[in-house]
Amino acid sequence: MEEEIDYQFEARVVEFFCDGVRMLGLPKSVGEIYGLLFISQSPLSLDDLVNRLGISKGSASQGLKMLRGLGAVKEAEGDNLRRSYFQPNVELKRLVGGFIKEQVRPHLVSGDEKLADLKRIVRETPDGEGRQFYHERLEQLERWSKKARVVLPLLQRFLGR
Amino acid sequence: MEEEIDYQFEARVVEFFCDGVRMLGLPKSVGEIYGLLFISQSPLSLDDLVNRLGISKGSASQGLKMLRGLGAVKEAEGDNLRRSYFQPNVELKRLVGGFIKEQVRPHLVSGDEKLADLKRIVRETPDGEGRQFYHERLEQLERWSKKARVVLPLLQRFLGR
DNA sequence: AATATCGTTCAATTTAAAATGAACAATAAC
DNA sequence: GTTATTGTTCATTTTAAATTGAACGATATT
Repeated sequence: MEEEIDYQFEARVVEFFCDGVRMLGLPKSVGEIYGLLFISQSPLSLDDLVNRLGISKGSASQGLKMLRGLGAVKEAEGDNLRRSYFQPNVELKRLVGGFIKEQVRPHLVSGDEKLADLKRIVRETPDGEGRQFYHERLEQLERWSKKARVVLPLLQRFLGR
Repeated sequence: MEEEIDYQFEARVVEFFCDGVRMLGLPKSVGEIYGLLFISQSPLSLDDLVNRLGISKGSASQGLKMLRGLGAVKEAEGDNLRRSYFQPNVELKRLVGGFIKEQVRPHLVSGDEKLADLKRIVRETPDGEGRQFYHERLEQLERWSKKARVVLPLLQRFLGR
């Protein structure tokens, strides 16, 4: 009976994290996994996740992989020595830092590269027509990109306290 | 020939914005529309968007609707009086503000509501077992939420200069 | 060395999201 | 009042992304 309540509560928390990660554009399963780890009193193995969330081994494996990449999860000790057990990292600084590093920065970098290409195209284009206009718009984009590069470290710094 | 180059350039810019909005979890068509408006020297009508992007009227209509909702687009004058014409808003402050207001805040609000539900469940749960642990974890979540509520206005303020 | 356990990978499937386009309402033009 | 034009809506289709699960390699156990 007490367990019954526990499971319901657990399910609600898992759902909560589902919604959370969807907002960040991450797969639902990643939210489920992190959510369950977050609300578990002891570390869980891949098999635990499969059983308690009812997801496939593949999903659990890939989800854990992503969470490890984000630094959102850390290994821990568990009863079965053959298995790996996991715990959540709960410091916002670390979570946001990982997300920025893995999900945001790469996009910014490839964006900057594409922007450089566009600038080159305009530079090599003959004068007149829209050349000046295009130039100005690309400068606008550069200003955005610059702001982003400045604001992200500030954000991380702010969250680290 | 000059036009040829223009179209290629335009297409690259449109693609650039596609990638950009995908990162934000918005539909590709929204990026295409905003991108084309961004790189057009004169305001465009829904029909222009349909023709030059090769998307359906439905997509263009819905995309414009979303962009208007985000405050990323404004109406403008055009030759045809029957039609509505659109221009992009290019102030980062406005764009980010709109995004936060329309896409981020609603999620935070519903998240806070769910969090309040979870707190209530724990409060009404009998002592012992994991009650204390659950309580701590939910407090962690509240701290995150609080941080988010503080950081968003700071972000907007920072971008507004 | 044979067998069992654990975790990963990836082709196939399923699911969720976005795009389409026909029907429709609203307005303008004739 | 009839016909054209413009834009929206929404049921259907398409596309992209996530999930599955069988096959596999790696490692431990007997």
